[in-house]
Amino acid sequence: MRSEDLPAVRELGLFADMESAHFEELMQVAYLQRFPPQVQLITEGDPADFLHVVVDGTVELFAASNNRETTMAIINPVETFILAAVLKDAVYLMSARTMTASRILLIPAENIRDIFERDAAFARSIVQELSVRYRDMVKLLKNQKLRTSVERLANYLLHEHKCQGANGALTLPTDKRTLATLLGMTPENLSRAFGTLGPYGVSVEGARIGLSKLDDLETLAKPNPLTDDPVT
Amino acid sequence: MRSEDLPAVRELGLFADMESAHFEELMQVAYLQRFPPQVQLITEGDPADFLHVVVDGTVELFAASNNRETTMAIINPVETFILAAVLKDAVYLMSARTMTASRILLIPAENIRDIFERDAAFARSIVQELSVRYRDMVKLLKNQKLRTSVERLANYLLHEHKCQGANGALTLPTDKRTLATLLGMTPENLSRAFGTLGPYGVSVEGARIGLSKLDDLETLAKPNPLTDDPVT
DNA sequence: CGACGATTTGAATAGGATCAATGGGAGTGG
DNA sequence: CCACTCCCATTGATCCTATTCAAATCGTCG
Repeated sequence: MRSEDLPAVRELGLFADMESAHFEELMQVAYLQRFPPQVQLITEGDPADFLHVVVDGTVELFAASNNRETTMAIINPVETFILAAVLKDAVYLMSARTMTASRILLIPAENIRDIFERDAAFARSIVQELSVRYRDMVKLLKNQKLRTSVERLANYLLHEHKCQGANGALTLPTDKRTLATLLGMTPENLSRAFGTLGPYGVSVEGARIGLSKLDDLETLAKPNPLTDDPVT
Repeated sequence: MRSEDLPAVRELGLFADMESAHFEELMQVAYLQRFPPQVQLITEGDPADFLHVVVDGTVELFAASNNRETTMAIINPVETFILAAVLKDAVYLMSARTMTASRILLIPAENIRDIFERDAAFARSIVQELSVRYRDMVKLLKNQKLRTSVERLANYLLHEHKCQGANGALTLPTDKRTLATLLGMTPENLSRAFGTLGPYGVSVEGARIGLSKLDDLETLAKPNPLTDDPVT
């Protein structure tokens, strides 16, 4: 892989604390691959051969069943995905596809498992990573079961607003179609949800969203750090 | 704690492989406590002080928001819960209450974290456990986002049927009220869902459920090993 | 300019929730 | 033992939320 990308990977929480020799060992068997947009990287049900690291671009995790499909998560650089399947040596529970042109680092699953056994610091990082992922899933499930779609959108907007500088506006990072299924609704319903948020100061111009009545929006959304905040 | 319960705890996947000295170390600081039914054990937002092990009885994990409440999982003996919060030294994302009279083993969080650092086998077990829990959550979210409530009930019945011996009948392990929110619906809706499953061979007599047309029910439910089967 | 896909809007329908009322045990107290 | 009470479960009616189907609009890219 290209040496200029190594530092970014090394700084990833998962790899930051491990022994250098082990990190290099992993990087020697790993390979970095370029993908165009909309390429399916992994498929539900396939065995987990590689840990994937998104070095560049954006990846969508999704799941399908009964002719329905839903977005489970969106992965940005520099982050890994499907760690749990790799560690369990099991099949994928979700599929993945690139949303934009991307570079993905592929690390053979058995090497991950091997070094996990030998490097205590790596093991600790893996546990931290898995815990975070688990807790993220808990939050997603709470979000889905305890809120209506308008509330989910309102909280999503507040969350993005905070992440993007809290200056009264934000830009949607994905097309609305994907955002809709990420939030557990249809694209049509997302449009209408934006409509019903109009009186709460939400204005829409393409991907650019303005929030002019933050207090009103928060009253509606009732954001909850135990459901919305990252990392907590 | 009572010595007759130790073997059951020791056989738990999480503790099975660790060094004996470490296991005993944990058991010495742990204490076993008895709780009557309907006692709240932990509360969302509180710091995670203890890893909980259900030695006897049944525990419900639930979450609340906006005056709504939903069951997230039901924990049976011998299983642990809130491992991720303990490892991250973070606050609970879910609350827990006993459903029946229960005995819970409480292990101080810091001791878990301490021994995790020193015992590689324990670290491995923790990773396996976390991976399983993560994947369970993924399945729950898929179930919730990709299926209607009738489908969720149908799949739940098929799953319980298999677990209980696949002999054409099953007994609901909880009251219907709890089952309803576990499946993401209201009690009224659960009644109606049972009603609509009547033509598919589902008969209801209290907690006793008969399944007389398994093929029809499966056609409706479209069970998916990547959403329904445990452990996979 | 024209075509295509994404988004929005409208109308109809279905899926679920809520509110209200009724039936049905399990447990309690007389 | 029986009446009473309470809570759970069911049923009905209605309302609200969200999906579906259809069509119009918009923007982008060739």
